[in-house]
Amino acid sequence: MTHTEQVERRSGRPRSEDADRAIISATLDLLGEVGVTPLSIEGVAARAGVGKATVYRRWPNKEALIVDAMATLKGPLPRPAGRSLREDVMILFDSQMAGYEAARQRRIYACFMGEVGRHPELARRYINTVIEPRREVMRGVLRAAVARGELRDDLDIELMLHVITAPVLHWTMRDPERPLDKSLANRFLDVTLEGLAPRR
Amino acid sequence: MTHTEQVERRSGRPRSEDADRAIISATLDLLGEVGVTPLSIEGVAARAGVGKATVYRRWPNKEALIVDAMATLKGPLPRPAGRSLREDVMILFDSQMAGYEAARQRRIYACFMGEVGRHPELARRYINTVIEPRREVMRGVLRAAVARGELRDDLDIELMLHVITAPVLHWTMRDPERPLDKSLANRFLDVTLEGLAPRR
Amino acid sequence: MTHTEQVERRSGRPRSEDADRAIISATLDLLGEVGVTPLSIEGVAARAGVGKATVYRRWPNKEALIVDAMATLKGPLPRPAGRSLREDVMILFDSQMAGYEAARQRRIYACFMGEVGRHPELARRYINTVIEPRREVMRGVLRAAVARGELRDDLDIELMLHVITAPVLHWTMRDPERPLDKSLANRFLDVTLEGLAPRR
Amino acid sequence: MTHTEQVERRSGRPRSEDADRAIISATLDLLGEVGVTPLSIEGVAARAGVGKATVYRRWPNKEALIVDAMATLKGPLPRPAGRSLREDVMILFDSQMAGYEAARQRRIYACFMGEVGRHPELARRYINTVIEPRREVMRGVLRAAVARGELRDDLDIELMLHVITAPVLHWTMRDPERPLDKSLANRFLDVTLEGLAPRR
DNA sequence: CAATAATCGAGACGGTACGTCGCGTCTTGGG
DNA sequence: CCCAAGACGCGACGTACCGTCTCGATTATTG
Repeated sequence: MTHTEQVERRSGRPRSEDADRAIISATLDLLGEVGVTPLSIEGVAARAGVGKATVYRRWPNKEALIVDAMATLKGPLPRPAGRSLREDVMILFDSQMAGYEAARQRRIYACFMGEVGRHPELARRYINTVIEPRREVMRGVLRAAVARGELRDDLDIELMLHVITAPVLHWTMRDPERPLDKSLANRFLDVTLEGLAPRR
Repeated sequence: MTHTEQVERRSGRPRSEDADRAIISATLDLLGEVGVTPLSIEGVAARAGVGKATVYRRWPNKEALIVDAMATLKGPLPRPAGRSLREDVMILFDSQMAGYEAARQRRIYACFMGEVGRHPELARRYINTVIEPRREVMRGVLRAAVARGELRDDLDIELMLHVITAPVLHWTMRDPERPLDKSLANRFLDVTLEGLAPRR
Repeated sequence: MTHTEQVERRSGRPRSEDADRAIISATLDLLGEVGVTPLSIEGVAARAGVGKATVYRRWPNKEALIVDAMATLKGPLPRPAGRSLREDVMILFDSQMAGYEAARQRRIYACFMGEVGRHPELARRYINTVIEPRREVMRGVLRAAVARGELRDDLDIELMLHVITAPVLHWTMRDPERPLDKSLANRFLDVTLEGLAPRR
Repeated sequence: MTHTEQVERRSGRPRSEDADRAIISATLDLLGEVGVTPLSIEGVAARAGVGKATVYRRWPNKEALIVDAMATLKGPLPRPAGRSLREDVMILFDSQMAGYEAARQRRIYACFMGEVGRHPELARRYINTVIEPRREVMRGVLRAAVARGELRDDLDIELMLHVITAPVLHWTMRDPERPLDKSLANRFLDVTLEGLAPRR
C-alpha cells in the first residue's frame, strides 16, 4: 500500500511494517490537526517515533505521503439497508459521527476544505478518493428513494445530494471535534425531505 | 482603529495612516490566501511594502493584528427590501458574491472555517464580529417571512437559517474563487423553501 | 569650527552652541568607549541628549563628525621648559596622564590604534591632527637635547622619538584607564637613555 | 578542541571536523579584520561557508567561540638558539613577521589591544594564552643574556622585556599589514641595548 | 555460520524565515 | 529656521525548523 510498492524480495533488512503504519497514522493525525500546508515530514517522523530518513526512504515528498495516507481512508463503505430513505441516510451519517476514526476524518475533511485554494490538486485527489465513493453510495440511496417514490423525480440527483448533505457537513465544520447530534440531523432531514418529497 | 488606540496626540512624527491601511489590507489578502497559521508578520510587511518594525510598532503579535483586520470586515450590511423572502435572500447572497471585496471575504471565510480547530479563539471572534451580524440580518428576513406567512411557524429560526444558508456556504467553500452562480442559488432555494413553506 | 562653517548670518533661529558642544563631547566619549566602527550617530545623539536630526543638520556622516571632534583634541600643547631632557620629557608625559581629558585621550588613542586597518583615512587624520603636533614638540625637545650634548648626535630624531615614546604608549594601551605611574616612566627613561648593555 | 568537548561517542551523525576548522579559521580572519565587537556569528558562518546553526550548535556565543579560536593560536613557539642575545631576539621577531599566519596574528594583536577596554576578560585570556607564552620565551632569552654578561644585571627582566619589545610592537600596530623591516628592528635593538646617551 | 546489505533512530548539515533591534532618514508640533 | 521626539524602510542579529545527509547499530538474506 506504500508508495514504493515492491514485488520481488530484496536483500538486506526488510522495511518495518510497524514504521509504515506509524507514519501513515501520524500523517493522518497531523493532517487533521494542522492541515496540509503546515504539515512537515519532520513533524510526521517525530509523531510516529521514527527517524526522518525512514519517511524519506518511502515517500519523496509530503504530497506523495499524503496521497498514500488518504488511500487508507477509503476504508469500508457503509452499506445502506435500502428499506427507507431516512434510515439509509442516517446510516451514512452515523458512519461519519461515531468513533475515533470518524472524528479524525471530520478534522481532515475540515482541513482539506479550508485549503482547497492552496492545494487544489491534493484536494481534488482527496475528494475523488475519499469523499466521492461515499457520495456515490448516497447517490444510490437517493436513486432508490426516487424509484420507491420517496423523492421527487423532477430534480437531478446532484442537487438533492448537496441540499441533503450540506447542512450536516457545514455544521460539522464549525466544530469538528463534536459529532453532530443525531436528533439535529433528523430535524435537518425533516426540512429538506419535506422540500424534496413528491407533490401529491 | 489600530490596536494601540491613542487619544491624546503624542510627540514626534505621527504614525502613517497609509501604512495602517496597507498593513490591514495585506493582512486580509494573506488571511484569504494562506490562512491563519502560515500568516506571518514578515509576509504581511512584505506584501504591504512596509518595514517589519512598522507592523510590530502597532500590534504585538499576529493574533492582535488579525483581530483588528477582521474589525474592518464588518463593512456595510446589506439591507433587505422586505417585499418577499426570495428577493431578500438573493440580496444577501448577492452581497457575498459580487466584487473583489466579496471574493476576498469568501476566501477568508473558507480559511477560518478550515482552522477552527487550531485557532478557536480567533475563529470565535471572526464569527461574532463578521459573520454573526450578517446572520442577524438573515434572521430578520426569516422572521418577516414567517410573519408574512411565507415560512412555517413551527420551526425555530436557527434551524431555518442553517438549512437555507448551508448549501450556499458549503458550495462556496469547494471553490471560493468562483462566486456561486445565481441560478444555482435559486434552485437551492426552490428545494429548501419548499420544505420550509407552510402546509396549506 | 563645525563642519558647516557659515560666514553670513542666516535667518531663522540660530543653531544652539550648547548642542554643538554636547555633540562633540559625546562623540569624543564614545570614540574612546566603543571606537570608530561601532560609533553611531544614534548613539552620539542619545549621549548628547539631542535629536538625531540636530546632528545630521551639522554633519553629513559620522566620519565628518569624528574629524571635527578630533580637531577639538588639539588643545593647548605642553610647553617644555628647555632646561633638561628628562624634565621636558616628563612634562610631556604628564600632560597625557593627568586629568579626565587625558584619560579620554588615552582611550581614543587606543581605539584609533586598534582600528588603523579599518579606517586608515580617519586614523591618518587623527595622527596628523592630534598626535603629530605633540610629536613635533617632542622632536624640538630632542633636538635641543642633542644640541646640549645630552643625546647622541649620530642617530636620527625619528628613531630616538620612537624608542623613547613607544614603551610609554604601548604600556598605556594595555590599560588605558590607569595613567602610567610616573616612577615607571622614569625607569623607562633610565634604560632608553643609558641602554641595557652593561657599563664596562 | 571545540567548546563542547565530548568524551563518549554520541549517537547520530558526528559533527564535521571540516566545519570546525572552517569556523575557527573564519573567526580568526574576522577577529583580525573587524575586531571583537563587530564580529558576529552570522559573519563567521558566512565567511566559513557554513550555516549559522552549525556555529551555534558548537558555541553558545561569540565570546566562547573567540576563546576557542584563540586556543589554536598558541601554535609552535619559536626556539631561540642561545648563542647571542641579538640572534635570539631576531629569531623571535622573525616568527611574528613572516608568513600569512604571522600577518593574521599581527592583525589580531592590534584588534585586541584596541579593545582592551571593551572586552577586558577576552583580552586577558588572549594575553595569557597567546602572548604570555611568547613573552616567557623572551624572558628566557633575556635571563640567558644576563648570565652571559650581555645585559645589565641590575634591572628586572620585566622592565627589559618591555623596553625591547615595545618599539617593535607599537610600530607594528601603526600598520599591521606590513611586517616590520628587519633592518629597522636592528636599529631599535642598537639603541635599546646601548642607550641614547653619548658615550663619553 | 559468517558476510553482506538494506534499514533503523539519532542528529548534524546548509539554508531560510521568523521576530527583534538598531541604523540613517524623514516628518510632525512647538519654540 | 531650529529643536525634541519618534515613525519610516532597511538590514543584521540570534533562533527555530525545514529537507537532506551521515553515522553506528540492528536485522534479515545469502554464500
